[in-house]
Amino acid sequence: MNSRNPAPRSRRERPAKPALSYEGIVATAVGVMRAEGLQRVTMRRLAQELDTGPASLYVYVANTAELHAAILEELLGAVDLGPVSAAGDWRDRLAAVLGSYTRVLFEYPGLAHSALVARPSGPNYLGLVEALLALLHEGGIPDAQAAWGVDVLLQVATATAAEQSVRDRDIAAEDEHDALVDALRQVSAETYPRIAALGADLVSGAPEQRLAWIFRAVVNGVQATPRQPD
Amino acid sequence: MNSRNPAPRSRRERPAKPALSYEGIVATAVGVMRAEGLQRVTMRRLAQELDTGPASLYVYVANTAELHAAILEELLGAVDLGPVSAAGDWRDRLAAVLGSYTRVLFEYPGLAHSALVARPSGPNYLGLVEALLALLHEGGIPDAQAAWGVDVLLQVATATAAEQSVRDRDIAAEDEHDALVDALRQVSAETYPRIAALGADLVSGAPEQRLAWIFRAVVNGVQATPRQPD
DNA sequence: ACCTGAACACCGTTCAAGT
DNA sequence: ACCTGAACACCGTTCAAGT
Repeated sequence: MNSRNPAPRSRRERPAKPALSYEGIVATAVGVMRAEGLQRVTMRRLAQELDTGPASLYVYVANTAELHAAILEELLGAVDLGPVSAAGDWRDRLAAVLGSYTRVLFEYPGLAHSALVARPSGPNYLGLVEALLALLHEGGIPDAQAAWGVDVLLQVATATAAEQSVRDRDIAAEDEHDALVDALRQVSAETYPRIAALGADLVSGAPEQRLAWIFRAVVNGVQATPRQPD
Repeated sequence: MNSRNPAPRSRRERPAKPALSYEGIVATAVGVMRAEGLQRVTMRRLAQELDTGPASLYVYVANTAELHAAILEELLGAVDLGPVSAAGDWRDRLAAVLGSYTRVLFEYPGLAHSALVARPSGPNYLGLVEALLALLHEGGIPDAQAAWGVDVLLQVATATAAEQSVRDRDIAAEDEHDALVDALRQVSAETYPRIAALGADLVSGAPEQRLAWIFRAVVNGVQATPRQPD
């Protein structure tokens, strides 16, 4: 027994409190998120789960935002990037990857919302970016356009997932959305002629259909829009 | 003096506490936001400002999200929708309206972030949607595409403003971004060939340039992408 | 109907003090 | 170096009671 490694407690006592570590904290955070949603992943809640005080976590994590980014990076591991070598149309495969990303975000309440601001920089996030860039490259999109386009694609996917998922779990958000739908329907044709003309079409369509169209439209735009117009 | 209208206090006393009202609450909220940012617009802070307890506000406002949506709707009044009758290319005018929207969001810390989830349905928001639809109509974009496209345009504008504005005021967010930039630069060319090939271009460009390109690309995509492909 | 005090159930973060 | 207790400075929301 050396003094660096304190004597293990007798087996009889309840499970030894494991030493804190970045990995352990993130794993616990993911667990709490799966069970209770991201809004419950707080420094205090995590400290409680790890049987310590919140101050102890600050040795490993700088702040709550960093913690949320770490969770996102971790869960991004579940995104299906598709087979490494080509099979099928690159557009379809691009849509599939983005669809998988959206579904992962959608699966966990609050995750999409956090993805809107968090900037992970781990291997799972980089892998996703790489996969999208490879597909755009395969489609012959010029590099300069692909570089900026990948951001837009992730942005619309994330924003759509956030919007949809907040509406699904939050009654207040649903009410707000219903108010908007109502407002759009009852609008005066004199003041808002185009809204009145388009009517229900403004909020029509199943989320998946809308999102599929959005992906196609953005890809087409990225493809057709040079970076230095003259 | 009637009993419905309690006797006014003598002029000598400090300014009479004005009666609460939805408008008064929203106006105070906008004031606090201008002075201290949206993160300070809390039920408790507002109650303090209005010289009452937080519970009193719940007579007029259902929850904090509704309050934030009301602030957004109010500040959207500052968006420049351009002249009513045509002058200049519709694409340029569309970009100008979206640019003005982005600048308004950007002006107030936290506002863009709230716009990502809030769904206002007041006249200022409707006016913005109407203006964008009118310009897309003028450009000959089919109604079905314009109806869904306007959402995408507002989404990318909002998400870009949120990203940029969070980075400008939040040191932690800036660190996170720097970590990402570093990670992108130092990536292994074997594991992430496309990221390595594109390198700095992934994060290049002034925000305005990027955003201007994004608007052009999305408009082009919306224009070129029919809703029912076969 | 409107307003309030008080309470319930939480937050993030810092810091001096301990091991 | 790592961990902790305690504190500081806050949150949203509800509800019984008052006017």
